[in-house]
Amino acid sequence: MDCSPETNPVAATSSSPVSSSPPVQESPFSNFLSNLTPINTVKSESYTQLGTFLPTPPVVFTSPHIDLLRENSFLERNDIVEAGSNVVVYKECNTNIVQNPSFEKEVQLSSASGCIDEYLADPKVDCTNSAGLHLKPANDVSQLLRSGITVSKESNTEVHEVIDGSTKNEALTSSSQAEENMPSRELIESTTNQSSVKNSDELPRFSSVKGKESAINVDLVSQAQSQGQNTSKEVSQHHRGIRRHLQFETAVAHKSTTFGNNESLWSLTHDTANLRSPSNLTNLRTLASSHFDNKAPSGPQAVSCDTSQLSFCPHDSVRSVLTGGNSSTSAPIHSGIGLHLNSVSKSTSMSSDVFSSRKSTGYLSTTDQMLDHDIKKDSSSSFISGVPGENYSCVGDGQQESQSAADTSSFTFYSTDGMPYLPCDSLHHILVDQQPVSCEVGDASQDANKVEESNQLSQTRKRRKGAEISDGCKRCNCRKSKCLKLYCECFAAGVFCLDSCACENCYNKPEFEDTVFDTRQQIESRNPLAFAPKVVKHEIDSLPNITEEADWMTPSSARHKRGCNCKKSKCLKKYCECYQANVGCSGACRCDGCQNPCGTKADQEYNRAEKWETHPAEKLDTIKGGNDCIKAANINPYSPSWEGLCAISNLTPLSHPCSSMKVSSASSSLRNTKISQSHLQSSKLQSSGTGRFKVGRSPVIFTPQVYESKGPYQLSSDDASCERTYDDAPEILKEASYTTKVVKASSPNQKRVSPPQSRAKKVHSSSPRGLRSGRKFILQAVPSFPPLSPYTDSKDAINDTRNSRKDNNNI
DNA sequence: GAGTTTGAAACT
DNA sequence: CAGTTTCAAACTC
Repeated sequence: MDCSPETNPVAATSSSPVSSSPPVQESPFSNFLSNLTPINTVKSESYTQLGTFLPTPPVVFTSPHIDLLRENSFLERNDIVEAGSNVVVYKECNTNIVQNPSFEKEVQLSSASGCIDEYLADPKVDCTNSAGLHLKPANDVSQLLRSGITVSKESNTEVHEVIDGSTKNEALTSSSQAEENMPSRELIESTTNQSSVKNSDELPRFSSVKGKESAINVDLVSQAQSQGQNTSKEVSQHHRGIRRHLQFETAVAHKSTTFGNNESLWSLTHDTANLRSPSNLTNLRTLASSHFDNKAPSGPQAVSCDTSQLSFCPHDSVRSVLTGGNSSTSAPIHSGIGLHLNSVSKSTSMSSDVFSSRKSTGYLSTTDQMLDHDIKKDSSSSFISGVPGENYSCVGDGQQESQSAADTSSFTFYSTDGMPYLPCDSLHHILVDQQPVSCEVGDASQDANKVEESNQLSQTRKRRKGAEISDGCKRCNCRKSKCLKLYCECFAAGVFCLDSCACENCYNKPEFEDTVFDTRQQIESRNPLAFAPKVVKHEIDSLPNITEEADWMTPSSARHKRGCNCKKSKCLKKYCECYQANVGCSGACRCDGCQNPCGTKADQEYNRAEKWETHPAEKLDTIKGGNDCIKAANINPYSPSWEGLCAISNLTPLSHPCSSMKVSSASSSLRNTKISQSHLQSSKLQSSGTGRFKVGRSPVIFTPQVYESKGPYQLSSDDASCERTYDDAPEILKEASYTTKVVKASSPNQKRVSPPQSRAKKVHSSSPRGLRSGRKFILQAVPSFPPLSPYTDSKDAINDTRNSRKDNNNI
C-alpha cells in the first residue's frame, strides 16, 4: 500500500527513528554486565533478595514437569531446584519484550525492556543478568544488536566478541551448556547473517523504529531458526509476519505480569486455566517445542493442556506494571520469553513431521507455527489459540496460502467472533491444509505448479469480497478507514492487516505500528472495551455449589458482550453479530423481531425471569427492577469485569483468533489481568475504582472473540475462565460484575454459597415481584448472566408457561 | 462483480 | 445520550 508515514493520519507520533548506532565498544552495557552476579550462584533462598534485583517472580513448575523441564534444558541455566522439593523454581528471565514502541515507553520504567535483546544478543547473559539489566538503558543492548544487524556478515564475529566481552563474565561466556542450550548466539549469528542479506531497504526498518528492537530480535530469532539463505524478499515478508507473532509474544510477556508469584499459573499441570496466561502459553509453547524437539513423535503429551483456554491480554500486564500495582496483582513482567526463544532456537532443526505431529495433537503454538513455517521458509509466525468453543479464524497472508512455496508470508490466526467454535483441530486443518502447499519442497516442477496454483488461489481470495475466506482466515477490505478503525476487522481484532487484505490506504501495518497503537489507544480511551472480545463463552457447569445453575444454562452459554441491535435481519443473518458468533441473543440485545436460531432475546429474558421467579430468594439479593434489570444485567454479562468476577484467578485475555489477535488482545487490548481472586474480590468490594488497569496501548492485540469463563468461584485451574477486570471499565460494568457474584453466590435452590462479601448486604431485598415490576433496575443488583436456556429445574409447568410466553413474545 | 442492505462504529 | 453519518461486511442479483 502506498502508505507513507508522512501521510500518517493519526500522527506521526511514531517512532522516532533510531539514529546511527553508537559504537558497540562504547556501550555502557559492557560495564553493566560486568557487575552482574552470575546467575548460577543464586540460591533459592536468596530469591527474596533476588527479587529486589529481579522484578520477575520465580516461576514454579510442579514436579511432574521437572524432569521434562530438565530434559528439555529448561532448567539448566537459571533454574533453581530446591533440594528435596517437588518444586522447581525456574527463575525466568524478566524479559519484558516491548516490541511495541508505545509500550516500551511505558514499560521501560519498571521492566527490563532490553532484557530480551540482551538475552538474544548474548546467550551467555543469563536471565538473571538480563533481569538485572532492566536497570540499564534499554537501548544499549538494542543498539548492540542493531550494530550487529547492520554490520556486514564479516563483522558479526566482531559484534559477538563485543557482546561477549561486554559481559566480562567468563562464567557466562564459557559455559558450553549455555552455549548448547541457549542457542541465542547462533540466532544472533544467523540473524546477523541474514541481516547482511537484507537489502538496504530492510535495514532502516529494523533500526529506525523505536522500540522495535525486541521485535526485531525475535524476528531474527525466527528467521534464524530455519533460514539459512533467504532472499531479501523472504526476509522482509517473513519479518513482517513474525512481527505479528511478536506482538502476541509481547502481549504474552506483558500479560504474565499480572500473575502472582504464588499462583499456580505457571505450573504446567495441565491447567487449562493457566494457559490463558500468555506467559504460560509461552512456556507451554516453549516446553512443547522443546519437548517435541526431543520427542517429537510422541506428541505433546507433556503439553496436553487445553490450549483452547488460551487468551491474552497484554494490556493488563503492562498496565499493571505501569501502575506499579502491588505485587500480588501485577507481578513484574514475567515472560518466559527467554525460554520461548530458547526453545525456538532449539527447535530450529525441527522437521516438518514434527510439526505434523504437533498439529495432530491439537496444540499449536506460535512457536509451532513459526517453526513450521520457518521450516517451510515461507511463513512467518502465527499464533494459535486453540480455544475450544472459541472461534478462530486465520488471518492469513494470502500470499502465504497461495505462494507459500515460493514466497514468504505471514499469517495470524484470529478468533473470529462470527464463527462457530472452532476446535483446535480446525486450526490444524488450516495449517495442515497449508502444509502441502508450503511444506513440500523438493520437486521443482511440483513446486512451480503449486506456486502457480497458490498464486491463483491467492488472487482469487484476495479478490473475494468480504473478509472471510474459505480457509477461515479473514482479511479486510477497508477503503476509507485506513484500517485504523474498528470497522476494520483486522484492526478490531488487534492484528495487522496482511498483504492479502484488500484494504486500501492501509495503516494497520507494522510499518505504522505506532500509528496503530496510538489509534488503538484513542479508541480504548473512548471505549475501554472496544477491543475486548465481542463474544464470551461462559460456562458455569462446573460452578461449585451451584451445579444446579448448569441446568438452566446452555452448554455453551456464550453471549455477545454488548448484544446486537438488529432491526431488519431478525438476527438471522450474519449482519447480526450474535448470529455471526453462533450465540443466542440475550437481554443485552436491542434487536427487533429476534429470531436468532441460537436463542432469542425473548427466550433469554424469559428464562431468566422464570428462573428468578422460581427462586425468589435470588431476587432478594439481586433484583430491583423488571425485565430491564435483565437487560441491564446482560449488558455486561461478558464484560471483563463480569468475567473477572467469575474467575479472577483465571483471567484470560485473548486477543486474536485461533486465537490471535481475533485472539487479541491482544490486546487486544485486552487488558486482562490475572489477579488473585481474593484481591479482585476485595478490590471490587471495596468499591473498586482503583485503577488496576489503565487504558493504554495494547501491546498485542489478541482478541479472542469468544471467551470462555466459568464460575466465579471456580478456582480450579482446570477451569478456564476468562476473567478480565478493567478498572477503567465503566462503573456499570463493575457493578454488573459485582452483581454477578452476588447471583452466583446463590444457588438456584436458595442455597447461599458464600456470597462475596458484604456488599451483597447493600443490595436490598426486593419483593418477588420486583423482577417484573418494570421499575428501573439497579445494576449492582442485577445478575449479569442471564440463563441461556430454560431453567430445567423449574419443572414442567414452568416450561409450559415459558412456551406460552414465547409465543406471546413472538406475536 | 456491481450494487444493495445491514448494522456496528463513529460522529455530532 | 440520542440521532445521524460513515463504514465495511453481508448479501443479492
